Amino acid sequence: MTTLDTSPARPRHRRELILEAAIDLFRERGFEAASIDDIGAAAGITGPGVYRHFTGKQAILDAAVAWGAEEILVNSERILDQRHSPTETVDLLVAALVDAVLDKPGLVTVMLRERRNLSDDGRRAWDGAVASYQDEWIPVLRELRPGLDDVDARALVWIGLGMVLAAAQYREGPDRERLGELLRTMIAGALLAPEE
Amino acid sequence: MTTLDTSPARPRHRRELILEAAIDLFRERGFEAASIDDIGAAAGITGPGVYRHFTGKQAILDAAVAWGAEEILVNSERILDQRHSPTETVDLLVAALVDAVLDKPGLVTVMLRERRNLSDDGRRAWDGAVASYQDEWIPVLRELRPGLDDVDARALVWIGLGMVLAAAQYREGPDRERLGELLRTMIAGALLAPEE
DNA sequence: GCCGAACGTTAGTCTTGGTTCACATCGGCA
DNA sequence: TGCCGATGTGAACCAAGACTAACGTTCGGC
Repeated sequence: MTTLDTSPARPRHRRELILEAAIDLFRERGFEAASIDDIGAAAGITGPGVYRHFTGKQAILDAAVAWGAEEILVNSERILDQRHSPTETVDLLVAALVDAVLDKPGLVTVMLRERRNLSDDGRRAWDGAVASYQDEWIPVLRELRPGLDDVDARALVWIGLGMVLAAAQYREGPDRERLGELLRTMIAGALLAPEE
Repeated sequence: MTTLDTSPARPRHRRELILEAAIDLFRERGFEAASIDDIGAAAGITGPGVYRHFTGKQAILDAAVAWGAEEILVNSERILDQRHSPTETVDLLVAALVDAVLDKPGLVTVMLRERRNLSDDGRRAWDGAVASYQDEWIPVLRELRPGLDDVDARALVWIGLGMVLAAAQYREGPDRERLGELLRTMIAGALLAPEE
């Protein structure tokens, strides 16, 4: 306890600590209701200390969202590179998305809920990332559902993300495992359901 | 222009004007970013004038959400009373929900996005309304999908509401008509998709 | 026509919270 | 050891905005 102190007064990764603390607080209370003092305290320092690592509260959100967007985009590109059949690709993309929510529900919640609080640059970047993500889905969806055009397909993807957000926010429900199953079948069902 | 003035200095329904203005602003900017002065201005009066009609900003949100919850619950109860077959019931409930989003996207957005900003009483009431709504769906869903338990069914309904929220927030996409079609098939597909 | 209540307005009040500042302190490195 | 930049801290600054107070004005009913 004394010699093997694993939490020194000044950990070297304070920036990451702040980021994680902020994501949790943003998720719990929303961006505006999470104060810099709270964030600092949750990361083991006082409020003003946060400014040694980020230029402002908004910058924390920008960083969090940029990080999350990067993760999801990279992941889905990796899947697309493997060139499976369309149905397999859908399953893999859906599974990746669901894994992301179950793994990092806070980050996913913040990404999908706090767009309005991003800086102008951050918002542009986020919008671009969403558009890229939709772009990846478009050919897959349109192959399986010839009745869709690009605009339709984009809407489908967006609404799929809405399901993901809802799942990330649903705390008291089924356990992680079960929620994952349900969510996978729901998203696939929603994206592939034929119009009557 | 002078004798047939249709917009008198003091309309009799100021309260409704405020409510509608607030819903729009809450949707556009979020609850905290919409100031009382903005809301008043959008309703044709100054900020403090709002306090003649509501006890505070939170009370406006409470009223809006309570109103929306009432609408949706009453509507779905009416459908259930008609005692159709389960599949027909699902179609009708889904259609009612989609109509609600297309008709009042602002209200739906606010209801589903601003729970955290409700008063304690308002939040309790809202949670109760959501629970009631889920209750209405449970027997229908479980009849069509015997593999589900109550907890699962509740999660399904919640995630369905997430789709609705996403659609309400999606501004640039397909036109109203088309979005409605897509949304109906997506929700039905998500709720009824069999687990593999 | 008159009166009281309802409705609005302008000018504060007061709290909250993001940000800055001036001052330690820690830790690696010559 | 002694120095310097990176980190933190407490105190203060400042703007925003919810709400209140004091003071007209309008309107419906008598």
